[in-house]
Amino acid sequence: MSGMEAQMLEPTFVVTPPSSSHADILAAAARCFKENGFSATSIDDVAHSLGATKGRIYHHFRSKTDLFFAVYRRGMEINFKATLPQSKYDGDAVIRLARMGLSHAVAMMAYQDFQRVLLQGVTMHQSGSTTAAQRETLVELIEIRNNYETLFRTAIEATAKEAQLNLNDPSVASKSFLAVLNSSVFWYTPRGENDKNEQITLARELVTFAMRGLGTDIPANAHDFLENNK
Amino acid sequence: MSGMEAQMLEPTFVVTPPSSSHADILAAAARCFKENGFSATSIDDVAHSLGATKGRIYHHFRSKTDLFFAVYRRGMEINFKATLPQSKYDGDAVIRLARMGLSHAVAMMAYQDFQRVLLQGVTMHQSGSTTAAQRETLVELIEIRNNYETLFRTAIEATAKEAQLNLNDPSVASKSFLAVLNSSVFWYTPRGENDKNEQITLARELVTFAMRGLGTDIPANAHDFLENNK
DNA sequence: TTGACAACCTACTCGGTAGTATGTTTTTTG
DNA sequence: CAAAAAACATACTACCGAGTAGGTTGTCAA
Repeated sequence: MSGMEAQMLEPTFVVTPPSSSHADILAAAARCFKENGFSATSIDDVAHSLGATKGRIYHHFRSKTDLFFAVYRRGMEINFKATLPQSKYDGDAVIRLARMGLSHAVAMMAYQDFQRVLLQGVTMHQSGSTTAAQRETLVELIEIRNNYETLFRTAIEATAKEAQLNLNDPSVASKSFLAVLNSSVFWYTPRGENDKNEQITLARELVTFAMRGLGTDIPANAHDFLENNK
Repeated sequence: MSGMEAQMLEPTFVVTPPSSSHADILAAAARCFKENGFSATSIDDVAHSLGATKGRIYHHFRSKTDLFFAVYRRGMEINFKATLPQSKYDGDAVIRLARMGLSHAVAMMAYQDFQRVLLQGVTMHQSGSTTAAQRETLVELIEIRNNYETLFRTAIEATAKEAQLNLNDPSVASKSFLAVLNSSVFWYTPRGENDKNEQITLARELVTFAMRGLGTDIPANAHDFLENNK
């Protein structure tokens, strides 16, 4: 809470799981939250999906809410790790944006469990959050998410300036852009066979749609950086 | 359950609230479900938001799940009522699609509570649904939703044919198209002042984005039919 | 007027769940 | 190797919330 706001865009906030068990719990929780939602999943559910009991979870997390927040944090961490490097590409703004979109879209499908939690978190806002500390973490998480969206918004505005697009409302444009890329969480489910390629193909289609929505086109060489991932 | 599949696109399934109290409960439930989600909302919450008690609700609905389903049904009813007429416009496919999009987008903002429930319903799928009858209603509701999406998909494919667009994957295109129009539920909140106009403006921007995503443009006269609503 | 029924309310039961307190086992540290 | 601490498991408690049973009030028809 010192001067971390300035570096918020850098992966300073990263809370990479200390132990492996910690990470396992996060993954299991994400799976459960994804399938049944936050309040419909019991701690016992998460524990059982690990072949363990409550004790193990409460040894690592204070409360169910804190567990949720940790999953949320991890989700944002994944997204930043995927997108931040692309956001630093200092060539054409169009290419930069396309790369960011592709990375985000792929991460969206590759880490569905966590991404679903992110969407839930947006909705879950001012409902419960009993503790004062929890409210505090909540606004922090929201801020992180805002920073992430700002990443896209600035890239979009740069693209608009570069390509002479006139966006009536840049905010709405950003929201729409991300809505397209995020949409896969609602209908895509990995089939386990040729996942990576399938995801890249879909990501390309989504980004194409989103870029066209802005009024421009996805550059031909924008997805080069993805190939060597395979 | 006889031959209603053939007429599914017609508002045959409409279950307009018998009593006014019934409708009030639906509205209140939609509000609660929107704010806290399904399983985080108690029947007492809904009752209390009506200044009543559980008894009133259980007199009209068998269970909490049935109440949710009723809200879902009402939501779909709203959407069909808004979009179906536009889907019958027999001029250019582009105009038809644009009109459908505008109607849908406006309905999305004007009936936020119910629309949020629709999105939850998509996710809520095969989780609980204890009763066999409930599972049955669930597949029926999913079918209704599929029919609604098909409405858009056929309109999109007609537009693509008419305007010589080549959509790699019409399915993905449809999903993206609707994702943009639906996105407002995540960030838009009516301010109560000049709502109707604001919503129309936003809807126009969203449809513009979505149509461009497909590779075409929103016709200038597409939104004529909206003006006389004011 | 009286019955009958709809539209509620009140007061309960009871299963499920978050959280805790207290063991038990394994690992680490000195 | 002993002791301490970490990493769990077990066995509780306390509460909340879905569903129910039975009572109460109004309305309407005969």
